[in-house]
Amino acid sequence: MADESGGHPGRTVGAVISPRRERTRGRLLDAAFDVFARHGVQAASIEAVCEAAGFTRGAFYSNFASKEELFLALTERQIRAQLTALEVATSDVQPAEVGTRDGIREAVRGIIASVLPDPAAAQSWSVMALEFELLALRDPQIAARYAEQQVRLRDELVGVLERLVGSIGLRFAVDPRTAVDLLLGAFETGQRTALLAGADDDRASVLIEALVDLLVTPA
Amino acid sequence: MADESGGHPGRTVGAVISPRRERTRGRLLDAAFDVFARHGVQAASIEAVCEAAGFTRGAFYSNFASKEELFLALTERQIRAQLTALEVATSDVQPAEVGTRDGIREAVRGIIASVLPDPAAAQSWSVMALEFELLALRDPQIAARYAEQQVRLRDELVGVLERLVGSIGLRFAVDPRTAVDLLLGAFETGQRTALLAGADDDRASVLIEALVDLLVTPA
DNA sequence: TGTATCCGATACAGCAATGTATCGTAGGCG
DNA sequence: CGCCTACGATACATTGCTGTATCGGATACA
Repeated sequence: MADESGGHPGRTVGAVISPRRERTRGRLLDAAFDVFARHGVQAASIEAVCEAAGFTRGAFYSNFASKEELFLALTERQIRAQLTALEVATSDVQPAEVGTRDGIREAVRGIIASVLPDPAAAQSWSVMALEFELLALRDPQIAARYAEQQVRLRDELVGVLERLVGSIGLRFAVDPRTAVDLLLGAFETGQRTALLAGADDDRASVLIEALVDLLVTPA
Repeated sequence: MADESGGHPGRTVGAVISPRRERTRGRLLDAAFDVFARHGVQAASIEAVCEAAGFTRGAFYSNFASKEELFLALTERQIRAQLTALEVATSDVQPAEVGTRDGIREAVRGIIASVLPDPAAAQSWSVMALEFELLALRDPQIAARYAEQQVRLRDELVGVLERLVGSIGLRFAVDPRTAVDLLLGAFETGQRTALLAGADDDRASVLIEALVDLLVTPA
């Protein structure tokens, strides 16, 4: 608590983070993603994460103060990846291709989907998102962090989607922020439903398409 | 695994469950709800649950074989309560009172809200729902159980809402099942957002009202 | 009131994970 | 090429939880 220098628990006092250290942290984060997804953040032992990463706990405690801190570093990396993916997906869409109503549906779904990257990893990803929400529901400090990330992401999405829809002379039937919340909610719900039902009937796409039809109207 | 008689781990072989036993189980379930909500299912020790219930672990192992079984009993109790609450909420609504568009919004929101009972316990409830989803995402057996409960609840909701909307000469703009999925998704998302943002700005209501306006159209 | 049985308490052995203190070495710098 | 520091490995003490085996008191029934 008396350490205000940025949060490294290790003995590093100087400013720079060595490349070696960076690699170690990366491997620990990768391993943590797998292990947390498989066993749950709380159930996963630090030991298990280290083993999966090919280290011993010595490495861990040299890089992170606690499992919680490791998890937060992980979410930080995730949100960065999401925002980057969003940018890429946005730049991929050519307004010219979005003329039809089908085009709009497809484009919006693509944009939304871009923030939930690889479908193969959808399961792990959903799990991590849920774990994050759970921790946040219990710990106000984590809640603040979670809220901040959500706001960043949603603001970004509001901008992107409004621009996209507007560029072809349409608009949202409701407050854009509400529209985004509805879309994201529908997507997450649909995805989880599909995952839990076992069947990959892509409930998410169904919901998104229905919603887009309802939400997007002539200006 | 060789026990097909219903699942009591204790020494009870006879058919009847004594009142005493029933009370003990009830207190254990109440305590489990609190402790699980506060610390998480995985992080919570059996010991902690017993202490909260005013028992020792002897009582626990006499009633449940494992923490997982306790949790499943808890969800079973919850779903029953939800379905009951839903019936009550439905019978409370008089079609005559739903004539206006505001009336519809209010009625639908009420119905939806009835399956997420006490707002004071909303936090704990959300936590438990998330925990359940997480366990289901990892364990196919639990997933099946989860899916079954969800289907029960949603089918019920589809029936109720379709009847409600139809009774005043309106209809859903999309497949009713899709409508229900969207509504529930919006509700959960909104509620969690509000909980995590700290502010009780009742985002859920905003989303629900917007959705109802979009979903409910003249027949 | 006496008795049999059910059920929760107690005691115990064992384990897995944690955090720290210390050590050895790899890698960057002169 | 050799030193020195950063960094990860190792060893150790501690802790809290688990599950079982056994015991004693409460409860129901005659």
